[in-house]
Amino acid sequence: MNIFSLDTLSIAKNLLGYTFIHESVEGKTAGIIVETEAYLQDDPACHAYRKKSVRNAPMFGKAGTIYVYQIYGMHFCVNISTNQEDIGEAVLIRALEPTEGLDLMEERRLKHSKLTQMKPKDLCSGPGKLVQAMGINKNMNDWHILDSGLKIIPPKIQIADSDIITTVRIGITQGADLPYRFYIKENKFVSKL
DNA sequence: CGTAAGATGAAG
DNA sequence: TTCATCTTACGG
Repeated sequence: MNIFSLDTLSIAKNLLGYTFIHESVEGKTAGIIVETEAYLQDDPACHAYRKKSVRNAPMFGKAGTIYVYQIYGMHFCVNISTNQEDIGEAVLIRALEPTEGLDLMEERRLKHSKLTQMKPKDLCSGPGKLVQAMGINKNMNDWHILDSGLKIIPPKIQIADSDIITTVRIGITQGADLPYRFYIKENKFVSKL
């Protein structure tokens, strides 16, 4: 059964453990999704809370549509749209545990900052970081994941419910008390505890 | 139009 | 804790 047939909160939770892959011309990078957040239609923190606009349109696309937006004038975040068309919901990918192409990830990350070295932990431990490391850009906005060079592969063994921590989301002021953030227990690659 | 806030990251 | 940096949403 397809993960995208579930409701948004279930998708956000079930996406933990999936491998996120980007095959680009520069090479392949991949990592395990260890942290996600859900953004729902009736949720004041959701970009699609009020109405459909040019910016949030991909959130209203069919499940699997990529939504890339710029934040704080300098960083980008990736989401995967969920639910049926015309429902503005999505899951934000917040952190990956890098598994493949670590050298390429580091090269990309260093190019975006003034640092000269980077630990594996700093490669993808945040929404803006993983976008850099994975070579994701605004061009991919509104593409469908099947046509984007991006892939998600289910884990061999589903992450146990007892290994999933649920908390409030990071960096928002509206809907700050909603428990829509999920991460893998004791995983050191999550952005924050 | 003018402007404030924003799903962040790095440095102090 | 502060700053860098800029698009978008929203009020006037």
